[in-house]
Amino acid sequence: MSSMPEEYDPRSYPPVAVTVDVVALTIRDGDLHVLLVRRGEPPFEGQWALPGGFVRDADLADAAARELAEETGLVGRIHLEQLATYGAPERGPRMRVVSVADLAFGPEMPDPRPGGDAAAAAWVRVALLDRPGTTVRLAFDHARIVADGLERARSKLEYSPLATAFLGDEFTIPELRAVYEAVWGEELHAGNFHRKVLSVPGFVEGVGVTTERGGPRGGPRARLYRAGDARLLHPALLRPSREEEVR
Amino acid sequence: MSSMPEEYDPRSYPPVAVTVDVVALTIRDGDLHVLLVRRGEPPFEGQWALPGGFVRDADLADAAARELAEETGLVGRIHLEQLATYGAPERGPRMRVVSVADLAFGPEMPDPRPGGDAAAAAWVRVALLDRPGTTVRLAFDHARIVADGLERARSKLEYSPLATAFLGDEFTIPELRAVYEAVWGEELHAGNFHRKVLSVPGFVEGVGVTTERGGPRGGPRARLYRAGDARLLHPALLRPSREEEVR
DNA sequence: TAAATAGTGTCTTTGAGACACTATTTC
DNA sequence: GAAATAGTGTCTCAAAGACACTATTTA
Repeated sequence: MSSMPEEYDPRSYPPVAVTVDVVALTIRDGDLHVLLVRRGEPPFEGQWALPGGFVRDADLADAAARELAEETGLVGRIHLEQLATYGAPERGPRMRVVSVADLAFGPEMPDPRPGGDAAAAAWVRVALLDRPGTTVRLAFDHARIVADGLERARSKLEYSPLATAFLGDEFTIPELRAVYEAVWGEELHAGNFHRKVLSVPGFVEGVGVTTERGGPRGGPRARLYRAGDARLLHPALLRPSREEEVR
Repeated sequence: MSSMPEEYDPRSYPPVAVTVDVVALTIRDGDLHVLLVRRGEPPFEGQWALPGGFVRDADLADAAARELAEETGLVGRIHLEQLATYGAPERGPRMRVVSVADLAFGPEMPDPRPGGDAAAAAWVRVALLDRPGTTVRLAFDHARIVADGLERARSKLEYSPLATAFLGDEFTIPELRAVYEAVWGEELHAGNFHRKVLSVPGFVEGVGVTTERGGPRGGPRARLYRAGDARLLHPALLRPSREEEVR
């Protein structure tokens, strides 16, 4: 152990700044989007980055919730969990920065207004980030953080009921399927998905009514459901294409 | 965002100390143990705590590896992953402390020598921590961190081949089963476990020889295996008793 | 009326777990 | 020889996925 100090005097240590960054995900027009801000100040001024800022007073979870609220306006109804902490020394140009990243899932929201000192804020399709020659380059190590967040989100949908966090209070099974398809990036078999969701205890509970209208291109009305009381899906809903990543 | 500062001047912020704490797990005499140190300095002087210390120079992962090496002497052969970051303001009595916790799995090791300023270091049965009226009370929020680490370890054994990190280079299927039983805290069916492990592609690969002797109380020699190249178990090895925690 | 889609039925294959059994080894 | 245990065989049941089909709705 690198010797605990006799006194808890922070000034005897190299300066450390702790920031909170949020990977906020939502689904718009059937595609998965992440919330980004355009930085209004150096370093990386003018580049896209995750919303975040220095932690001052609050608890870490509160700090993340506050960052998110400042950009989206939404407060409740958003799932927030810690993702990981990134502490590579070269992270900030000027000083040692440790960044605690959080992951958020929320239902479709209006366009964000830039909060704090961001020059702009927008929901950006995650598909635009994966591509190599894309115009959206992220500041710091935020591309890595987003990638970690996406992998966590994809895996979380397998064994937790958190897909419902992307939807409103009441939703249909096809809407829930659209969430899985957007996050996983693959099409699912409608019939099997439907039966599977209903077979998992506590995943969803029926409301008893249907939608007012059928789908925009035809089809019967769908029944409405609410999130159930399960915290874990058992058995889990596994991604179809898992074979490749095994090795 | 809580307004990014014009200058990256740490002194304009409340002092933050970043520590690294390690939940190191191993198996001794068939039981899961966690590495603890007895604190030689205030705060919480004389109490048991996780090994750890302030982060100064290195990368976060390096810092955790160094803490671990100082107590156990072992360097390679240990699996290390980030667990979570704990930042409740009341964590340290004197100042704001953010603690990055790591989780480590290693094979059976000799008794630790106290490193740094710990008064003592020991492998402690995790069963002694779960109990309410136990003598082992942990400093800070380390009881919570250990609980989170145990849950992560139990879940990690389900879908990753990391149980092999608790064993030597070569091991038998019954030894691997003993790891699962120690971490999960339940007995597994020997025959079904054996067949299951061999059926998961890339989990283990046969060495071609057997142990020199049979079990201490009789039984045939067991074949030896090495860890395979799988990074994910597919299909996974699920814990038998998952039903209770679902809600 | 044509196309789309919610929801159900059914069949096949895979995997999990229970149980039984043989072979091998130690004390 | 008695007890323990590695490893295999086999059976049953649950679950995943493919496919087919009906009913309902929109344009």
